[in-house]
Amino acid sequence: MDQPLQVVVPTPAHSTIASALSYRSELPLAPGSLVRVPLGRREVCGVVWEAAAGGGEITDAAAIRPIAGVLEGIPPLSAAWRQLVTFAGSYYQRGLGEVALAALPPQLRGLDATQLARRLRRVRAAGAAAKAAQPPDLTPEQAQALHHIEEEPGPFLLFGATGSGKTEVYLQAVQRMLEREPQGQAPVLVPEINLTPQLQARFVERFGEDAVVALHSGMTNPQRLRSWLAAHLGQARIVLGTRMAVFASMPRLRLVVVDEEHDPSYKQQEGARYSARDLAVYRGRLEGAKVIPGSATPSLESWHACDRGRYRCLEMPSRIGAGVLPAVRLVNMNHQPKRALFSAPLLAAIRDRIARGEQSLVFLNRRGYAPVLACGACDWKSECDHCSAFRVFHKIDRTLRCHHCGFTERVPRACPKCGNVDIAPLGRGTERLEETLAELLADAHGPGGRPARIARMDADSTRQKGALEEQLAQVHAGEVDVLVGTQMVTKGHDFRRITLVAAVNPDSALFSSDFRAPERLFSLLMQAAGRAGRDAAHAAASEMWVQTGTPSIRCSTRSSATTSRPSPSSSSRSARPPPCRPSPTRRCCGRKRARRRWRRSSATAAEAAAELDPQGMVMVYAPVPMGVQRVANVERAQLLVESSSRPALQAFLSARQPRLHALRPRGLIRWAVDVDPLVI
DNA sequence: AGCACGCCGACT
DNA sequence: GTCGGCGTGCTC
Repeated sequence: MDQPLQVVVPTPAHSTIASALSYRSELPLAPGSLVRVPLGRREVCGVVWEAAAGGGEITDAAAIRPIAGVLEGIPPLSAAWRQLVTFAGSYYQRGLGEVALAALPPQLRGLDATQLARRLRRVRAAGAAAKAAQPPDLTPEQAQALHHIEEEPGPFLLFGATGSGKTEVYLQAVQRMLEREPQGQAPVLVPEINLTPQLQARFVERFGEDAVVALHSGMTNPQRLRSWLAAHLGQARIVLGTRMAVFASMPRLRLVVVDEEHDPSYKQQEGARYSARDLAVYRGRLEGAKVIPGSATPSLESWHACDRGRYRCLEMPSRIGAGVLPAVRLVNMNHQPKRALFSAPLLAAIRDRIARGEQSLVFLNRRGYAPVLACGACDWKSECDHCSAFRVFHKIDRTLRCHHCGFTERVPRACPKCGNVDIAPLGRGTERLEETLAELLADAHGPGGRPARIARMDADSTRQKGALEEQLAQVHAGEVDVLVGTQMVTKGHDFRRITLVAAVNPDSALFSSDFRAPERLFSLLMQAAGRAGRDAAHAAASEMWVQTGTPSIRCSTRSSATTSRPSPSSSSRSARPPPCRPSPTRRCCGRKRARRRWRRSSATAAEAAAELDPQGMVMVYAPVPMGVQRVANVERAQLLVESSSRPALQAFLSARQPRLHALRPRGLIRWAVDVDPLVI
């Protein structure tokens, strides 16, 4: 008699299959086993789940099909892993199978038994014990932080200034864990792939090549499978990766590090919209592992968690070496000539650095030449045909490019509307900044009388494979005097020779309805500032310049630089409570005539709220168009659902999902639930 | 999501 | 007469 089996399969949220499907197998299989099963006409990979989670009542016993095969040699995924997936699925309102399969390496599906066996053999052969190199001495602050991590349960918010040596604390926390338990494992999460090489180098240097594996979306499928297997088989001690690494299968997980925990890229923005930082904390609690989120500019949520005693805050305000953050120089742009891009004192300071052979970094968070191209005679502007946004002028290849949908055209010679040839760029991006700076510094000379060298680094200049590494190498080698860049350059790079960082036009980031905009800007500025003076010899002379016409930036930046406690956090904490009230959003996309339906949708949502939530604990707001209303000809709107009670909210959303499925609107309309959205 | 089935326009 | 467009429906 065949064994009944509950199997979760990759069915997206749009599907009506909510949970596990029933199959049968000749041999009993433990929950967590990986299987191949028939689904409709195709064969998919699935995970055996406990019967309880299935609930899939079999109406017709004959409808149960046998599984197609087992992925031999792969140990079952642990109960803790399945619990993590179950939690993520229900919390973020997505199907179990979708979350489970998205967390597994895609190549698992494509391999036959022999290929898989070979991979497994190779990974098992590579395994070796971690050999820890001699760690450097700790500063008193680092030692203190580490002491708390050793003695207390956590989670710990490691609040350390840029350059305070957070990485060393992570390294030694991992090292001590491994001393206690040589077979222990630790995921180390980082926000983006371009941070990984440097951090990976430090972990490899400390623990050896075989102990560390990487896991991020930039890897090829075979590489990802290899890393995943190394973690799953317990060979890898450290898994260094982006948000996806929070789902890595690690049978002996003992410690979780979340570096730069405030970084928005920890929030997945499609599929299951999870927060890797929040899941890391959940997973740590689940598996009895300590969790260390760290940042120089912690998120509002983390401050709130500290205030409520949920995180232990460990402060490391001092920088290693000269021990000072760069001096902050504020230029009130209201006192500068109108339309001046660089104030005279900033320009003089940059010239000064060039003359001394030091480097400057000019930060502007907007790529391209100009964000808009406009006609001087009529009201034409470079709008995108498919999105409610302007296309950005890229002078380098004379194109207008939409940064939302990618729609690209050559720049018209004359205004497409009135034929006027006088069309001009409005505003400035990094390309134009680089150009302007080249003009302004044409007569500037470095040591020995050589002309100043200006370089630009942004998503455009680093698109080609290897370009990022090459540009970084140039900067490190001192072949660049002034580096112009977007936020890309503010993250993690250890530029030793930069002694001046300037934010030329940060104010524009504040013209947004996003309540997190000031916070995010502050974080960017702090990180940018952290690029300066990383070399002890120059630290005392390094400066962070902020040109601004907005008083709030002025005072927040000033106070934070002197007190090290980021005052914008504390001030916005008091001014505006963090989103402690759970506030999921239903994002709704549809084609042009979808708007009427949004209104109807909100009406039904309000009715549903009245019905599903008689105590009135859930608040449903009217739908509003999203920041960019139309992207690639899809109209977008969102509807906010809010409650002070997390359970009431979860119950409402769960009850609401099947109703939405049942609505079956005609025409193309899609929706997604985003729990704890980053932007409201 | 895939991948079928199914019913109406331009081609060998 | 067929190839093929994507509208609707199902997957244990």
